[in-house]
Amino acid sequence: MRLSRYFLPILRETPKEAEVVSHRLMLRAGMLRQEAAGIYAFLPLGFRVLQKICRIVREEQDRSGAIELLMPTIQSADLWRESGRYDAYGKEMLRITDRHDREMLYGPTNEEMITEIFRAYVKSYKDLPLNLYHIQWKFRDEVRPRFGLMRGREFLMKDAYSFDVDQAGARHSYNKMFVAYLRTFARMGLKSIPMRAESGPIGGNLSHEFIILASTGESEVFCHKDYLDMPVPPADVDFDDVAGLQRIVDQWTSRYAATADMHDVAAFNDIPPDQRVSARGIEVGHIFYFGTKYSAPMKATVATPDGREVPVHSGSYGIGPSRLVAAIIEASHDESGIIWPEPVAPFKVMILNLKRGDAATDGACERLYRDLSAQGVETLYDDRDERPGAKFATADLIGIPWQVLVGPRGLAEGKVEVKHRASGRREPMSVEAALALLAR
RNA sequence: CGGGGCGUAGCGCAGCCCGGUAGCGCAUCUGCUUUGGGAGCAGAGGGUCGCAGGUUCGAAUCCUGCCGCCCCGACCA
Repeated sequence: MRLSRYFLPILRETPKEAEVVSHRLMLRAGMLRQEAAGIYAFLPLGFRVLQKICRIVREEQDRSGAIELLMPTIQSADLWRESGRYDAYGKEMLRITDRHDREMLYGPTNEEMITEIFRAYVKSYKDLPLNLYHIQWKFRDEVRPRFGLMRGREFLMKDAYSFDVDQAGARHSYNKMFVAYLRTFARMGLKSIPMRAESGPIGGNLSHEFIILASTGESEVFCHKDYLDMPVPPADVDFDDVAGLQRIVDQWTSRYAATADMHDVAAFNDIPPDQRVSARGIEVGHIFYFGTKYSAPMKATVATPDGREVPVHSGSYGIGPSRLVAAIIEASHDESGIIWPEPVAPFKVMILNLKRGDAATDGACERLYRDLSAQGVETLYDDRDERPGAKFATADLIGIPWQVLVGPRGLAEGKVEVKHRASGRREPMSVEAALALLAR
């Protein structure tokens, strides 16, 4: 992409409404535009990151055996009356009336709807286990939206729903998601720590929050140091291996880890002082087992092998991709701007033409741009008529992992400079060497 | 929902107390000079001063109501 033809509205100054770093940087980097309190438009650069995140989420959901579908944002109030949540869910639910005075709502979550879909088709234990997920916009009318994307009212959510004939099966489904989540966040360059969680208004008794550590995190968290380098399950982990998955989950729940509201000071103090981690964190995922909470009232039943009809055992599993965009920035930035982990970066490489109009410089840039693009490397070419300083500042701000600085000074020696955003390391090399390095 | 604050050009702000018809920096446009860490000079365009009412000869400024946004707290799959 040529920057001169792209839509990247960089802000030199920070809009005053933005206080948290991710919000500030997203606005300045031209990723995001606020349209109302807690409601945002993703501009092209932000949208690319969101899509990268969604792709990783999808790949790991699919790998675990979950199946993607897409449910609507608008739901019928009647559906929610079946579970009893229409009255229970307070003002956070955005209620809408259509032209025929039918009561509708903008979904804050989809347990009722997925249960309705399930019960319409699935009647036998032979069709289980089943895990259906979608990635869809949700709306929760928070009293006080804040922190930009971190706590918006409209947000993108991946929510998966598992169905099993009994609790043991549900436990395995839960473990699949647990392992998929460990992999998902690790692939985004994040250290996530599963923490035992309150199950909240959803109910149930088996629940973990996945927290990533960031100094600017929203809440205080406490955990054992061992979590910082526990091995993440490999890509070829066998999701059908019940005992194997249980071992992974057991390992990842073997140490102390809790958010402030679940914190057990005595248990934490049993950890040797040098092994204690007290930090700030951001919740990026939450998984629940809630048994028959919805299947029983909504009559989602299946036949067992011995011919009985039983309500299915379910769990739900959320990840917030839009929140993750912000969370990743909270966890990965410096004074100059964002530092994207490569797997979620909007572009992998940014070429900085330091002297547009200089034949050698233009030529080297064009060659780099064409060859990298031809090899499928996502490349942003800063071909604007700007001074070098402005280009450096822009590149650092938007945080593309690799910058190639091309100017007459280096080219006189036959070199361009490759800068690694995360480490700040710069290395002069030939155009060929840069291509070889970056096309890997 | 309680407390605090803000709304003046795309962004950041001054002007408001003490009423006289709007200004600064950045950004934008034009020209010239410049070109390895957010350039310089000269010129230009851009504003129903959040909205509505009121007071006044006259309101960005004073009064009333409303709307929007932010921060702290409570709240929070």
